[in-house]
Amino acid sequence: MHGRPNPLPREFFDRDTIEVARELLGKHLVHVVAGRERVGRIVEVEAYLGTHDRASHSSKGLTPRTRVMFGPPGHAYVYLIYGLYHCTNVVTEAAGCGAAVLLRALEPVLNLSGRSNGPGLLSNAMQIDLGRNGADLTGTELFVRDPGEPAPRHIARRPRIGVDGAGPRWAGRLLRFYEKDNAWISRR
DNA sequence: CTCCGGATTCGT
DNA sequence: CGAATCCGGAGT
Repeated sequence: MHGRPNPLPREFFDRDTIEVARELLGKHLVHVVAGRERVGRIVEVEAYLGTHDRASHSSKGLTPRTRVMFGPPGHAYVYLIYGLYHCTNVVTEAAGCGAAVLLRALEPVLNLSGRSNGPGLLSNAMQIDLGRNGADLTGTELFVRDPGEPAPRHIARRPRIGVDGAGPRWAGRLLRFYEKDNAWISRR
């Protein structure tokens, strides 16, 4: 039932963040919990471009929380939001850039617990919490896998969600990407 | 040390 | 539209 892990290599993440964001759509996120794979097909993401992106945590500089964002690509950046939910990101580009892609929604594939349409719900369904912050995505516990299916045909671009505080210039940028007409998107 | 607000979600 | 719930980051 389990294939071999087969994670995407670090080079996949060591590229332009918008490119990585778009190419993550259709890939499978895999988390092995108690020897059992939880798998979801990535259908919605947001790009956070780096220190110059006012909506990105990294725009505040290197702090204990953003340490992972400023590290090498291909690691998980997980943080607690509103004291209630976790958000799961993948770090992109070279160390020092502070760039990442937020995973916003999954189409259930295997063993997800509950809804996965929204960053907090996604993390719950995949059982990802702060214990996974900094996890190496080229390992065998938490990783991204190419399902070997055709990439999504129609990718929609919209402004990111919940970043109005970054000002109109950054909040207006079309850095949210999702598979058009997919039923598991967090919002229209 | 205190204080404020957040890349969310749910119920009213 | 407000509550839930807690920590990071900034200021004293």
